[in-house]
Amino acid sequence: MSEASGTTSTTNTVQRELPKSYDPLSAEPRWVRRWAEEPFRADPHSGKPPYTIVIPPPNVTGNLHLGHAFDNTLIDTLIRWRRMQGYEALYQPGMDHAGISTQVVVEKQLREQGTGRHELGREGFLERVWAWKERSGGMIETQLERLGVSADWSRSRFTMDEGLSRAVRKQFVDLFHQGRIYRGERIVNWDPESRTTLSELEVDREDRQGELYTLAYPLDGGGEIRIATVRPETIFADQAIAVHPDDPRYAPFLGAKARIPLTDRWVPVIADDAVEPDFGTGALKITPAHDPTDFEIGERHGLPRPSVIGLDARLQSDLVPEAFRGMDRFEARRAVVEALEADGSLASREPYTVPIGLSQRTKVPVEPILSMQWFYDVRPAAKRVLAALDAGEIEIVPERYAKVNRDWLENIRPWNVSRQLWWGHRIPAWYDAEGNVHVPSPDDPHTDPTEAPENAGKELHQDPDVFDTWFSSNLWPFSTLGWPDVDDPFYRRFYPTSVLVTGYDILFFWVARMEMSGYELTDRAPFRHVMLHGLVLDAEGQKMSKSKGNGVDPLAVIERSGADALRFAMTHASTGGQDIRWDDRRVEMGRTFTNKLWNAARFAFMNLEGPEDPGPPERLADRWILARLARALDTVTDRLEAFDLGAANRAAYDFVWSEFCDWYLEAAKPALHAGDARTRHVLRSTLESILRLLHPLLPFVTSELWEALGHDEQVALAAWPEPERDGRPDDDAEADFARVQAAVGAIRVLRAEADLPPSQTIPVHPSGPAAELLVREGPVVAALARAELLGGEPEGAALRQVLADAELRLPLEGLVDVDAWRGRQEKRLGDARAERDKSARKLANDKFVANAPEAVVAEERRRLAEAEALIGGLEASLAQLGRRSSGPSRRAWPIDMARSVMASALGRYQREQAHRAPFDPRARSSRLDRRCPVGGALGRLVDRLSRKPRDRRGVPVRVPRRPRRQRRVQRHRRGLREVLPRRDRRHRREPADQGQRGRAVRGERHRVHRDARGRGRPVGHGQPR
RNA sequence: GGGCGGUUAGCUCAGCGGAAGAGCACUCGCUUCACACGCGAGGGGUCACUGGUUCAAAUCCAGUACCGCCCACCA
Repeated sequence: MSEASGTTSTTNTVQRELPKSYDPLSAEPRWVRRWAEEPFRADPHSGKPPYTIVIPPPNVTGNLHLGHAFDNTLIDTLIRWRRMQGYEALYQPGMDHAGISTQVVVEKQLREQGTGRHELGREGFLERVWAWKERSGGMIETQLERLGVSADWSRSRFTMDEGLSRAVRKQFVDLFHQGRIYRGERIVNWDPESRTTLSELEVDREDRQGELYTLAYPLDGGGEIRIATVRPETIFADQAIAVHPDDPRYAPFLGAKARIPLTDRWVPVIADDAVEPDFGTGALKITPAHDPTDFEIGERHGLPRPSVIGLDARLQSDLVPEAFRGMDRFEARRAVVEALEADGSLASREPYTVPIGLSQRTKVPVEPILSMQWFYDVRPAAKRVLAALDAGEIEIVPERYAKVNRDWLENIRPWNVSRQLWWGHRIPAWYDAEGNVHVPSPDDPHTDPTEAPENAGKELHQDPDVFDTWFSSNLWPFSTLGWPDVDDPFYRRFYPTSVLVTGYDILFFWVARMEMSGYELTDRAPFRHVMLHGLVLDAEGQKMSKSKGNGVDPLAVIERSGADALRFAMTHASTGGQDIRWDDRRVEMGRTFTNKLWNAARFAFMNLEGPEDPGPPERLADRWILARLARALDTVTDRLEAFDLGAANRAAYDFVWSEFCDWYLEAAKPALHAGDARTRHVLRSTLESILRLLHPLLPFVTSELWEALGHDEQVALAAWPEPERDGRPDDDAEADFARVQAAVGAIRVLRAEADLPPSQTIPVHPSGPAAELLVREGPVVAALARAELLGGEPEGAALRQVLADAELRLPLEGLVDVDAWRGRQEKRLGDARAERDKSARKLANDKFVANAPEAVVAEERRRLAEAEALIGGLEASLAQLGRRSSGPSRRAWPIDMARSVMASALGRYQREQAHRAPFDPRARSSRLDRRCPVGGALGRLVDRLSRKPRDRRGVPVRVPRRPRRQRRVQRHRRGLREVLPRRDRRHRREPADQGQRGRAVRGERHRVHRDARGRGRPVGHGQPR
């Protein structure tokens, strides 16, 4: 784009002087508005390859939580990336009516208003729910927009929209006529609180402390038979006693009759394989109406199945002795046990851990009851999905979930799809006076049977129940795209979807059911890939939940640090479906990164005045950064393709910060100051590539900067950068620049070790094979290391830094602590010798040379040579330094010990202090404030000891490390770790609110900072054009 | 009962066959003309444990311990 003259773009950048730091809170809302006004519309006729992701529909009345933020960040990152790659990307948004949870919430509101759903009646109640939906309904979408989600909002769907309701009806009617959905009386999970049935998935298993009772049933032939039960209150519904057919103990009693205690009823002793002879007494009471196993046994033996527990979970029926009727099930248990005891029928009772089913929603123990419900036999569909999975039609990442998915499908049972709720899709089944079922014809599923001519004059009433919520969300990938209208252009173009992104916690609820309905109704997999991510846990590693109140509000995070920072935290933590423990520091990383990027761009803007030359770059730094860019682009794209967003994030972060900012911007300064038009172009093009590369991860700041760069079209619509086109692979440049980096590093060490002020330019004499290169790159080295590279030999004594292919000498000038320097070099020499020995040993091993790949062996040889060169240089360097002077170092020993002890005490104090009360971080140098228990004179002592140790003359001294002491301390720590249970350790070290406090402290500082710089300065960005 | 994940620097986590990494925290030095939300230099790890495979193991295999999650109709 940039011409040699380059004046077009430079004019703009001159005008836009950016503020010194990035303020996401002023920039982001502008883009939120823009993307709301010009949504990312997907066009089914564009001819571009489609790329589709459907949102996991949030509850229509819900609020954004971190789970949503996670889903949507990942999805939007993929969508933005693919869009830039040239796909017609559709992010299909929408919401779920979430039957039971919404109804529960609205009922609660009604209760608070002193009324209830039965008072309002069905219609009145539904009006209230719809009204509430209208009011609070779109909230979550607004919140998603604030996250920067680039969905096609014009296509938002709701599971109870007309179109989607048609899809639900079509599903029911077709499957009914295929005999796959039927009505029947089965044992179902009853939630006595919300008064509806639940599917298996909506029941949580939990172990409760209870009792196992052994009851004696008298036999008609005399004697008794003993059975074990945890639910004595159900004995009144007993229909038999069952034993294992091969159990010799009970063989004589088969066919006998046993009397149910507290009653006159006699039931037969029967044999059934399902009985476990080793459990309890080996005999089992059969209560078909109140236990699934018993139901099956009862069915095999044709037993009647009377029920003694009502929908209110109270005992009822004539079978129940009058004394217990009307009692709550748990109350009844106590009373029955008491009566059994009095009666002498209770042979024994012992403490026992009882597995109990709890309603996920209401936490009330569910009651297995016998009830007439609608069932969907999903087994054939599951079989089909299993075959498709075998054929590789759906790939799940991480792969380990494929097995979980399979296992569930293999053991699936019919799904109870009817719910005794009002909020939901009403079941399109009608009953006449004779009890016949009328369901719409498959040819015309949308006409009610009441309209059908053959039913004229009949009195039909519709089933009062509604469908399970998941009976509509299982259609989501195609119902949102127009199905059952198979000619809908969106359905034709964007279905099947590309990838489904969601948390593994709804693998069964949602993902598996979509797989089944996809094959069942559209004959295809609804998605090619499934990307399952982990759960967001709180800082203690516990699941976040409303009841625990340990949730983090994503909007609060956005308000504080910006949506980019939150998104950064989410993608950064996305690795291999692992759960992520919430950690504010990840958000902080994102925030500082956006600021870093902002300032890198700011620097670029300051240096982009003037012509640009897009010709091939000649300067080493320019060639180097383009080579590194090519690699980064390659890696990031590769990681995105593998759904490894965490690695993509890290690769981009490292490249931008550690290479572009830390090295390139510094290395480019001399050329830029000299007005080099090619470097200027490399700077611009690299920055632009970076903005495009980062856009899916940080959509806001990149949009802002891209615009500031003078582009009319937003970066979201720019092309994804390509390694070959936007970068420029160049191995030689990488190798040479690595030499420069090594030299710069060495000079920096020289400076630090020699205690020379950073502001002072130091003279350095290079020699060796790389010397020529270094001299040629002299200005770059100077910019990076503040050193002047000189030819010839230094006069007098010099410090030497020895590198693999160069040696650097710094004239001593009497400023240097020679002993410290020597210690340092001796350490390096020791390391180098160890490395040499290690390599030599490896290479002396014939098996290694014979078996290891050629490249590995060659690398080992290179290392050996390098180590030897290093050793030679270091030995010469040390010889030149002369012998160690005797003196202060030994005296410094005790002081060093004291420093160490006090410093660790101080560190502990600070850690504790950090979560107790915010202290002023600006007072960094006087960290020992008045609150410090070791303050005052002692504090001053620590402060003094904490400084670099000096001898009597005030000259810094080198002190020996504490070799043994330290190791012992570590061993002690490790010991502690083993003794203490994990959780205790955590609590000891990191009280819950530590992160919060730390944040408050930092926030404080930022505010101060912003106030200080904001005064009187015009806002250079954030204004609409 | 079955299955899965985790155990790596003080903290939160990457890495998952070729010489231990990041961010934060810590130490020292810097208002160096993009950035103190920063720059430079450092310290800190028998990669839970025990065996095995391999020329080579944090990484693969077997087992142990602890933490966590999912599934499961022995009443």
